Amino acid sequence: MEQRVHKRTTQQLQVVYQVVCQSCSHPTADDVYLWARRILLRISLGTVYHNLQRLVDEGKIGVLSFGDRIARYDPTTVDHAHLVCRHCGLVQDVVLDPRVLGAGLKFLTRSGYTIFSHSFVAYGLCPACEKGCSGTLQTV
Amino acid sequence: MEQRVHKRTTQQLQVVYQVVCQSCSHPTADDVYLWARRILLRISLGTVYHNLQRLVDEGKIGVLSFGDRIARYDPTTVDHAHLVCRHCGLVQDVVLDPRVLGAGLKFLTRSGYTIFSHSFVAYGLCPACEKGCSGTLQTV
DNA sequence: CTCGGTGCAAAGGGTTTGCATACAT
DNA sequence: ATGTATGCAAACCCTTTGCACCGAG
Repeated sequence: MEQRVHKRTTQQLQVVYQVVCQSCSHPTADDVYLWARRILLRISLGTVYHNLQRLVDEGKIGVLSFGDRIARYDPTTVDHAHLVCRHCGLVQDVVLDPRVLGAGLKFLTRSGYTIFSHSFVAYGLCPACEKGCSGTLQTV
Repeated sequence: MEQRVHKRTTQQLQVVYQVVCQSCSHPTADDVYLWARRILLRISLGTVYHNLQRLVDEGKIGVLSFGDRIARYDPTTVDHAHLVCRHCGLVQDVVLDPRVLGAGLKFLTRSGYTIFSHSFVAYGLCPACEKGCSGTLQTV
């Protein structure tokens, strides 16, 4: 099974990757599209999706999903968890204590499963939102 | 703020709840629809969605999402994690060691967040699939 | 009798796909 | 010159919404 398709490095691919990497948050495909258009005026949303998919397949970026059917892309590919603020929507990376995570995964493998990957997401209020606006929670 | 809307108990609501509870897996809305139609021939997909949503809002069932933009419904509302088999798609409940989970959450709250809920999902091969068919992995 | 629920179908909205053209190699 | 990537737009698909009718309370 050899790599028979010769992949090309296009401007669009580079811009999409650059936008995801420079994003301080965890951008959606549309976020990436909006930013990419500031650099490549004629880039299309389809191309953005195509290149995001390719980058994910190549392991260069990660995809996330928080149950709202909207994919979010993540430049950080190392093992980490996410904190999602129910009020402002902020998504923050968190590096979990490896001992804790290791214990959790060991617990799971004991059940006979082989585990490739995992996802840990905590939903709550970020420090800023907890102070200011306690009470009006975002639905979902 | 009082409960001004009087909610009614309909056959459709009861059937939807019954189907989710009796389901051995974590059914999608369509799964529930298919099963419910065996009991209530004329139930519509819209009604199934409506009642699933209501049951979730009332905390009687849970919703899950494994990144494939398809909602799955879960009769188990107590705290638990999920194992998803990449090969056969089986979704299995797992009760994590409370000490491990507690340690993980304590680690997170130390960062200043207030945590309401969390989700832990592990992806891999279930024991059955690991034996039989190693090699042909499901995409995603 | 009331008004919330149902069934049906159309609309939404994020993502994917098809196709002629552009361009990296 | 070759054939992959692009841009555009239509198709997909799960879910939500609108509306006239039904039926639980």
